[in-house]
Amino acid sequence: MNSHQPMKSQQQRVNRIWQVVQAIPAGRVASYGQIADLAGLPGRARLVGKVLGQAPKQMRLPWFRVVRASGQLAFAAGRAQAQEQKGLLQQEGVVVLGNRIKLDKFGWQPDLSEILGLEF
DNA sequence: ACAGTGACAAGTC
DNA sequence: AGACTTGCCACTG
Repeated sequence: MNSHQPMKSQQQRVNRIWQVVQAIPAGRVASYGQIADLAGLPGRARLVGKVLGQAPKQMRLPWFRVVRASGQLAFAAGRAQAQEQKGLLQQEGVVVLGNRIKLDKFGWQPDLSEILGLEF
C-alpha cells in the first residue's frame, strides 16, 4: 500500500462531492467534471452523477445545478426528471431552452480574482 | 477475474 | 449540430 498516498474512503469522496455541489450559487450551473475537479477527484465525472442520485432528499442538495459539460441536462428531454430539473432552474432565473443551458451565461466559475488575490 | 453499465468528457469526422 | 470512439473509474453480477 502506498503510504504516501492517503487512502480515501468512498464515503469521503461522497462527502467532498456533496460539499462542492452545495457551494454552487443559485442561478448558476456547473458540470459533472467541474464538480469532480473541485472535489479533488479529476476524471470522476461519472462518480458525481452516481453520488447525486444516491443523495438523500432531506439534505436539500441542489443536484439540479449540475449539468453536462455541453450545457445539456443529463436527462433525456421530456422525462420527468428533466422536467423537474428544468423547473427548479427556471425558478432561479436560469434559462433552459430545448433541454440545454447556455454555459457562457449561467456557468459557474469559482471566483478566480479571489484566488489570485486581485482587488477591485 | 471479467464483462457490462453509468445523471460524463474530449476528440474526431 | 449529431454521431462515434476512446478514456475514465466504481460497482455489480
